Amino acid sequence: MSDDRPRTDHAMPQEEFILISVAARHLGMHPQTLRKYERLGLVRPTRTLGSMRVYSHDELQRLRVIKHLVDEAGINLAGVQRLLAVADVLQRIRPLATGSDWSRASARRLTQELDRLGAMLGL
Amino acid sequence: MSDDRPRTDHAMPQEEFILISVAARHLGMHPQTLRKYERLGLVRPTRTLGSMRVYSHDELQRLRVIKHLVDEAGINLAGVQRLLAVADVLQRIRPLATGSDWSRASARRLTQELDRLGAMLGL
DNA sequence: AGCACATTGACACGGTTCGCATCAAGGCAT
DNA sequence: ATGCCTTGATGCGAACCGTGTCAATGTGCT
Repeated sequence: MSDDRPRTDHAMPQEEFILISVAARHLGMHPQTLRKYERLGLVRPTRTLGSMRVYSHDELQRLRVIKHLVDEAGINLAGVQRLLAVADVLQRIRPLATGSDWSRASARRLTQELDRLGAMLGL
Repeated sequence: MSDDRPRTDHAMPQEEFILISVAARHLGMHPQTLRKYERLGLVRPTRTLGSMRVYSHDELQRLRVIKHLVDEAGINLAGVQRLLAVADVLQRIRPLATGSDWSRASARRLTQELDRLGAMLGL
């Protein structure tokens, strides 16, 4: 549980404080769009002491996924929200299938989460 | 006030010819909406010889799911399309988890389909 | 401190999507 | 043939989304 980040001696270009303007420019989006996405709960950037939004790299990747779903696939924000919820559950149950522990408990857990996924789709 | 219901008293007829007006009234939708849904590939009713749409009970259930996703959740038709595709894959891989054959082949198949699901979500 | 610039939230304006209504042309059963 | 229904196409009003603009506040530099 030590530092999971790479050894940033000093030359790493990892800007830890990504403000909304640089994030928007880097993603090709409007800052207002990012604000609305947070307002809808699609992303959750941290806040500095002065209530300014700070985006992490994981959230940038999440925003890239959102942009793809909206621009390329033409999916609604409500649909993106539901799809991301499905993706979260999927990410959680993936190690249950790839894991080497083939106990009945994990299998039962897997079935349970799969049914939970079905509930998200109106089944 | 004429009885427009089929006269099959003694058994539940699985092969009813549900035309578009009956289906729309039973679902609380407009016939034009059902036509547009077929045009977008969301449902695929069979056709009679005169090119009239015939809906099965499975398609009625599918339309119920679509109506719920659109009306209650406010999801786009493109989002509904993607969610239904995810649901189809989910229905297919569910017996792989509940089945009692705990071979490595089925486990590998399960992981494969899970990754395929992830690709549908832009991961 | 002051000054310049970025960020905040709120509002409004085009463009698009959706369901619904309407229409003429043709199918089906009485 | 006479009604009723289905078909495809078109258009309209409402809602959604991205974007621009605005005043107020935060932030960094001199």
